[in-house]
Amino acid sequence: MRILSKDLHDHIGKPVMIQGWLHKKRLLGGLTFINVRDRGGLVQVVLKDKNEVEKLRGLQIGTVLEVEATVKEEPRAPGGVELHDAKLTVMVPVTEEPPIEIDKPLSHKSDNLDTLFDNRVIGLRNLQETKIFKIRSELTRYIREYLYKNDFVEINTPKLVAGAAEGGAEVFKLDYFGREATLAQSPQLYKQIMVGVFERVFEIAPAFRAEMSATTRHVSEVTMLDIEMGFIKDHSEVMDTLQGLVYNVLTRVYEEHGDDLKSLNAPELVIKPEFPRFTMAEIHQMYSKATGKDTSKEIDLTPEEEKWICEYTKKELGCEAVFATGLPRSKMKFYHMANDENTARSADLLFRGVEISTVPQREHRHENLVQQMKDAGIDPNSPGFSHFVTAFKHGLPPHGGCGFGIDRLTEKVIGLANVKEAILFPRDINRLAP
RNA sequence: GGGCUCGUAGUGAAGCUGGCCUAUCACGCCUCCCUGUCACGGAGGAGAUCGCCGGUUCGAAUCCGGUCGGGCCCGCCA
Repeated sequence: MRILSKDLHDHIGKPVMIQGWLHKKRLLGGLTFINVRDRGGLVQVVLKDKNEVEKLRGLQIGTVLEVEATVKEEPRAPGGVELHDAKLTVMVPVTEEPPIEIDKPLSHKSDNLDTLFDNRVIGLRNLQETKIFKIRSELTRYIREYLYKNDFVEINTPKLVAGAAEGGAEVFKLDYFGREATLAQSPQLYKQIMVGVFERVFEIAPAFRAEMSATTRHVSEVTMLDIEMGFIKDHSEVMDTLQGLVYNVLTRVYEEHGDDLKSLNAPELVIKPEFPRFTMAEIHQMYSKATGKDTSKEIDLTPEEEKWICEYTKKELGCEAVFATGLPRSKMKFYHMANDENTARSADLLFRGVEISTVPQREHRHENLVQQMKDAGIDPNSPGFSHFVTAFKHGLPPHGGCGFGIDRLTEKVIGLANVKEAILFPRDINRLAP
């Protein structure tokens, strides 16, 4: 029976069989060390028999091996155990040398990202890269667990749609059996419709943005977490939910994967269960006072203010996540609810200097919604929107929600410089493969 | 869409105010030595028409023009 590298402690003194990839060879003459990688990690195998070593001659990193050996406790070995008296069987010989380093950290300098992604298929086997995506996987697991626990139902909505979901971002157009369709840039309308079914829903799925942007923050295919919840008093209730989620997920990933985060040079986490909340007007005032730069005429927060307020709350209040409320009504989308003449019922969640999510209440009153659609130049009877309006005609409670990119979350948690580094096979204006 | 940048072995870098470049170093690869390595160490070796095209020049990796392919910032967006 196959034993995993991480379980070898339970088999000390016993014969075991492991299977994995040759990860590293170190030939010391009469003694050879090899590392074998499986899904549990690495294990060191000691080879003294020249015939066994000879089996690996000419074989490269990536060779798939089966090893039958005895587990020995050995303080000098990484992990405290190693395999002795090994008999090797080559399951898949690899003679091609790897195109990219697999044992030492890969360059993530922006000039080298192209090489990094060109060789992604093999480069992802590099343990530093693997860590990034293990952490990403854990983040989505924590998100799911938290939301399930709070009565949310996970849904899947179509990505081939008839019209643009929310205006704003550019959409990809494609031929759909002779008709024009677009790739969904957000599940926005569908998740609101689903509030009429489950009250609380969420989705983790790709969204497609055809923006001609070439920056460290943009990709054309993003993985979005979208949340929507019904029967709320106002958007502050959604803020509470998002705050609980983000606090839980962040503290948990630092608790359970602190070592990996450290080895990836992730910044320390400074966070409290209650995130500070300021209005944008207050932030303008505080920023202007602290820096002498007058931003009182700005409507939205400037990028510098976003950085500043996160630094400020981190230092002064011990929390690098902060809500900015009072989004100006002029920046409101047609499905948002107005708060008063000047502001929308909405807040931005800022973390480590950037906006990671917008948290609005939706306009759930049919008449108001139709009016706001018309004001935005959208025909409520058009194929992309008529079904959305129908849901409201048949009763949607007050509701609100939010969404954020899993890619950017992973990037920010680890402290990566480019969102693409947090994506297995990133898609941008220049890249469609691998 | 606008601006600014970069392109040298499989990988990462140096050289780039022209000649000492027959292009340097590190990782990786090949051969040999090495019984506790873990970024193993040591000796030797192979591997690059310096993105491509053209120009200037006695001479171009180096200067100029074009071209192709990247990157970063702004706008837009998340």
